[in-house]
Amino acid sequence: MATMTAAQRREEARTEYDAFLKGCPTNQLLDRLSDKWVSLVVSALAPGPLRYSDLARRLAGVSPKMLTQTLRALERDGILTRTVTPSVPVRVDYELTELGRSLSLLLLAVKDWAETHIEEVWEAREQYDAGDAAAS
Amino acid sequence: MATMTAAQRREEARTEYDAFLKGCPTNQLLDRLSDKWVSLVVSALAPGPLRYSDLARRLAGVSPKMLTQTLRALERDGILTRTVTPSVPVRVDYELTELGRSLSLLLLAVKDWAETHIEEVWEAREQYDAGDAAAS
DNA sequence: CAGTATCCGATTGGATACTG
DNA sequence: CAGTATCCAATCGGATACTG
Repeated sequence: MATMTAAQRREEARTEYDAFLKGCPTNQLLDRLSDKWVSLVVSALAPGPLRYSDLARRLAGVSPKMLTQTLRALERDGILTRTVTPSVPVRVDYELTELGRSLSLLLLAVKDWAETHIEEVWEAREQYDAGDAAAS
Repeated sequence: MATMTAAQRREEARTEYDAFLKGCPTNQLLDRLSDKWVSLVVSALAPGPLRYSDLARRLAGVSPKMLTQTLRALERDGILTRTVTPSVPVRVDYELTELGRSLSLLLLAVKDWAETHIEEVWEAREQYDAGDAAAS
């Protein structure tokens, strides 16, 4: 049992690691923010509630599949509420919860950082690309 | 030209939208943070510089491919520096730049938010799952 | 030690069509 | 209007093997 391949050792490490990540709040949140549509939905809803079709229009080009998937996940996490008005035709409104509004503030912080530092990133890229070519 | 299918209209919207997103700093940053390994590498390097193999050990289970890919991207963006010491065998150190340390502060803010609110998210999930089952 | 190159399985997400 | 269900193409990322 002392003989374990590198792959086996990595596999084991990865398993433990994943388990650790699953329980890590920061990683869970990053997973959410990572989702392209999540941040857009939250931002879109920040000013106030919207209907399903309004959201579809706001998030240009989103497929119904992804929109529904995203909304369900956010509803489950308590980020937003889904309100059905049983008129004809039905009307469904989505609105940020207190938690959701709190999250939108964090997104604002991300936005601030991005706007403050994006220039540096662009400059760094130019330099990297230029230097890379010159180094050959 | 008045006749355009729904798919075509969505496609056009998506194209413009993508172009918009490409130029949006916030979205660029979220794209970065979205990468599972990026935040981990930045966090790992926050205390101080590390060698390639040290990073590989710290980020349990990462494949050389992903590690290199992540490091290259972060180097290009000016988040970290790559220093080669031409000894035998070669030694390569990775260290956060000023920009990288600034980013690590943002990650800390994310961490704070996550730790503060993750309980609410968990509760919301339990309620959602329970309520969902009861509603059937 | 610090990667690079290739293959390939798994996941993602868009298109499309249909339903209450 | 507000979704659901299915199919499928593309992308991602891990395993593996090889190099300076």
